[in-house]
Amino acid sequence: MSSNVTLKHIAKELGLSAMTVSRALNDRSNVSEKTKKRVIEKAKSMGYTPNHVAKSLVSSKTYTIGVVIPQITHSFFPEVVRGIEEVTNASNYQLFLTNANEEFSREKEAIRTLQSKRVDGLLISSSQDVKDYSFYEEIINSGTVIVFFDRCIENIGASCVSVNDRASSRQITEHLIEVHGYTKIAHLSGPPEVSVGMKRKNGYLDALRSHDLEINNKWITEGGFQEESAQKAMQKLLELPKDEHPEAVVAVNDPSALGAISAIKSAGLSVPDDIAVVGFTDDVRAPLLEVPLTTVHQPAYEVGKRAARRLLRSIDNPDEPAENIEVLTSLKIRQSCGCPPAETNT
Amino acid sequence: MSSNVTLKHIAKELGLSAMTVSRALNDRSNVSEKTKKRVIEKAKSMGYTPNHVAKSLVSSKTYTIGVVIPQITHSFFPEVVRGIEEVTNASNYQLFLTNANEEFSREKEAIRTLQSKRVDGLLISSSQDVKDYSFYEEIINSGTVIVFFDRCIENIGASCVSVNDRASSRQITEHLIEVHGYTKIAHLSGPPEVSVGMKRKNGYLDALRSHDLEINNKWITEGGFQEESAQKAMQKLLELPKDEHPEAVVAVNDPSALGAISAIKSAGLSVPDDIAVVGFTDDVRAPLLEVPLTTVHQPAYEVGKRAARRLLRSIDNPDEPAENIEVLTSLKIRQSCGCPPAETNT
DNA sequence: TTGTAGGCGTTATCAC
DNA sequence: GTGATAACGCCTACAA
Repeated sequence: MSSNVTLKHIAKELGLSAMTVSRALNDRSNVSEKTKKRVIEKAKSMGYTPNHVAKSLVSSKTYTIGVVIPQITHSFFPEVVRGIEEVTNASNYQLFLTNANEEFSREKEAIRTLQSKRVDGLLISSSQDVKDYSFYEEIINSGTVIVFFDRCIENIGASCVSVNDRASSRQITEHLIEVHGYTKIAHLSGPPEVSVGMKRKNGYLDALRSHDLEINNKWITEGGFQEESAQKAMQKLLELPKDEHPEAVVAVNDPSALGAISAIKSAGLSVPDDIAVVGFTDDVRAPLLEVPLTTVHQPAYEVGKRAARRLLRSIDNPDEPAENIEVLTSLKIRQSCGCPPAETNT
Repeated sequence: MSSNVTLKHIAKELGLSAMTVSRALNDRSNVSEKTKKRVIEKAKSMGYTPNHVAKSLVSSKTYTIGVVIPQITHSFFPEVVRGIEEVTNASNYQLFLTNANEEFSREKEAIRTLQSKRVDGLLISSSQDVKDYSFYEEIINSGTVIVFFDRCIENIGASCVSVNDRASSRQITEHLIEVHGYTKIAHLSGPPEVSVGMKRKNGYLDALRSHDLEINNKWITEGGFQEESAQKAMQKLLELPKDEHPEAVVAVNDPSALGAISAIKSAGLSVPDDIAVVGFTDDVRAPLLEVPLTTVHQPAYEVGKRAARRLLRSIDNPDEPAENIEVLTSLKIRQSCGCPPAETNT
């Protein structure tokens, strides 16, 4: 603990009451300019630092927000956090950051602790293995404001900031169908319990259906959100007889696409000639791959800013109804889908 | 704010005193098992959440650590934060994360706020434009424990966890000299006020001196820690007459090396044939570049864990003297230095 | 085993 | 313009 100097100490030194010192330091009108100056100087010379803990206890307001992300190493999330910070910093909030590491148990524990620390609100992107939506409902019912981002839990009264996942997934799948004429398209999905997992899968299915393509369950397999798990899932896919191999793979996100690519390479096949691959995120690594990755660009910074703004509004106005905010994506056509290199690809 | 249920409320419901309820919930020995059970059940049914704010006010302990990083987008830092969290999480601390965005003013403000929030300690990697070391001294003198990591302020009584910057920088520079025979080697430095800026520059100079190479001030230029600023600095270097161009560039970190590479490309030159480039960090992008980047691998996760462990120890034992902890690096030889591609380069 | 008093540092409220 | 009092929710210390 730091600075033990309190209002009382300053008051005693100056022969004033703690209350007057408080008023002076908070620049209230009902203090004489003279004492105000005296107090401020004394406070400085004594090395006074206001105690927000005590202030929070009185005001029931901590100027603190809990941020829970599933994977700090996935480049999408640091970028979101940067956006969040940009907004919250301007309003004098501090951020508690927790990396749940894709474990729901860890996420739950963190959220409980954050509640005990009396955060003014929570920004959450749920972990891969969420099961228990009721947990979030309890938190919301207890009066804590939540805004979800990216991986949302919907219809439980919390706002959600995400991209148009389903439409984007459909769009990139249609690119594979319409531009390249692929008909045998596989999907490495995320867990269906997670919003983006379900939505992106539905977008993929939308595209297939609208083009009357066969939906082959052998080609739809859960690979999770991480490179390693996706690599294993892709390996399994490649154990199918050669004539049942897909021509293209739609991965649920870029780490998953990277996993798929390395499985394809390990099998002695090549991207995109043997199997094309597309992702979702636009990871920093996507444009740098040997075969640059075609993917959906998610404006992570913008998602962070929107989520933070929405949360601050909810905090100031808890009765406003929840809303779903969609930020739009853009397609990044590179070479992993089979497109030729263009001049202006970044 | 959430849960308004307090010990008093539970006490009233049960016809007990708040104190007994407190004891029961904290599992103290001097409460009968019966009332303990009654209390715990009641607390659950009433949705009680302990108020850490009040607890902290009493105990002068917040179980909270402030983490200040200069750039959340530089992949090194999220990885460090992951390491920090791994350690602090196990000891039930929460992390306040602040991204100073390389601005010292922002860093100072954040640190003051964190002090007001009464963090138990601070983990700091200083911003690019630090000037005012006395600021940190004041913080330390006020009794707040600081452990610096990566970018340290030394000799002011705070511990520091970093890599062996000087030796590593010398080593990679010597690789350029000894293996490739380069004699005209430039350095894109960081600001000399920042520890790693100075140390890496000294390592570069050490290498030149020990091989009796000319130290040419035209080839030593400050490019900052970020890609854009380094790119500009490199552009300026390339405005030298062609016969005064360096054969190789030692960049202060990987973002700087990336900036240098794009300046070299823009000038119609190639890496490494016209100018070789080496970095420092081992950014996620380093192995993926068109010409994979030779660089110094920093074990970021390990740096984070060590820094966190050191801080927790300092918190529990404030009188222990500060220490400098060095984590060792390893050279990642790839192709940007002119080495041929090997089989096992990742 | 349980309860009471007092205080952590701050602020709202009412009084002078 | 300034001060006294009580309260925020909890815990230590002492008493019963």
